[in-house]
This record gives sequence, structure tokens and C-alpha cells, in this order.
Amino acid sequence: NNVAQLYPWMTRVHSTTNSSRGEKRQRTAYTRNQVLELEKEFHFNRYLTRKRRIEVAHSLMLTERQVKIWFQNRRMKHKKENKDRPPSAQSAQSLVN
Amino acid sequence: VMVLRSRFLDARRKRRNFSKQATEILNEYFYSHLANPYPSEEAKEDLARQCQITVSQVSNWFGNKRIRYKKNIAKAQEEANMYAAKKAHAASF
DNA sequence: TTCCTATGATTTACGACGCG
DNA sequence: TCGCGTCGTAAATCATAGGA
Repeated sequence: NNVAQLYPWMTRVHSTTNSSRGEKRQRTAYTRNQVLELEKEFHFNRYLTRKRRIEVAHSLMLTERQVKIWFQNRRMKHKKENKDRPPSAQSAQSLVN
Repeated sequence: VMVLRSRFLDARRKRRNFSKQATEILNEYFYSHLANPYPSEEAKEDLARQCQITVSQVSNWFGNKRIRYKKNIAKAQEEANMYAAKKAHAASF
């Protein structure tokens, strides 16, 4: 009758960053200014040096890890934009004749 | 909070729901692979072609589907049973 | 038109695995 | 062994579509 079951993928996987109970994983939304500055930095160079990462993190009140991950995500976003996107040039590929 | 976010230059605003047929195709795949609803890259490409959407959209759809299914197992199971019944019926021919 | 929920897309944050 | 890179995804949240 009820074919639906509880498969492993249906269980929570992120519950908590560490330690004890308290569930609910919070996803901090960076402020407009933080994102703006990060974008500026990204435009300047897609990869950060250890030194620059520390400076940026401190100036934006973020951890080095957050900045590192933000850049990793940003690079993936950039790649995706220039991939799924460029049907610009010539979309003519279906010319099977 | 003042979410005075950049309400401009956001592709999300031009969003359109997928066609009923596309959603049907995605749901059929999802429920026929309920034990492990993670289509391979190739499967995503097939689904994208069938549904006339991009591979990214297929990924988004599965991501949203999985999370929302977990959010309400009870409700989702009704849909699961519905697709299972539909499949069984189709197979009886 | 005014809500209100459904739905597609985007944003943080990881885990797994690669490479130097 | 470190440490940062990519890839795929989780989970939360955003923004609008759509319908009563």
C-alpha cells in the first residue's frame, strides 16, 4: 500500500556545526556591504593570497574560512554563468543537414 | 530586517513555472528513483532535453524536491503513492 | 485587487576527493 | 600531512508566480 519508505537520503545531515544538541543550522546572510566588497575583491583577482584573505576577513568581520568559501562559491558561480549561458555566439549546432 | 537587497538585476524575477508536462517527467523520475533520487549528469541531460529546460534547472528542481520532500514526509508520501500507483497501472498494459 | 502558498533560483556552508 | 582547489549538494532564504 504505502510504497514510500524512509531512505537514508531523507535524514538530516547538517544538524549542527559541532557539539551538543541544539539543532537548526543557521545560514548567515552577508550584508550588502560585505557582498559588495567581496565582489570588488573578486573582480580584482579571482584567487586570494593568504595575506589578502586575512585582510579581507578582518575588514569585513568575517572569518578566513568564510572568505575562502565565499571565493570558492563565487568561482563556481562565475563558471556556471559562462557555461549554461553562452548560447550567444552561434546556437547553430543542430544543423544535422 | 531591512532587506533592501539589490532588487534589481535579479534573474529570479523572470522566473516561470515549468510546464505541466515537464513537471510530470521530473516527478516520474523522482518517484521511480525514490530510494536514491540523485540523477547522474547524463540523466540530468536527458531530463533537461525532455523537459526543455537547462541541466542547472534540473539540478535545482531535484535539490528543491529532495529538501521539500523531507520537510513533509507525510504529504510527500501521498504523492509518492500516487506515482507508484500510476506506474503500476501503466505497467499493467 | 489582495492575500497566501507553491515553486524556481540564489546564497552560505560542508563533505568528499584531487593535487602539489 | 597540510591546505587550498573543485564538485555536488544541504538547507535556508529570496522573489515572484499563481490561484482563491
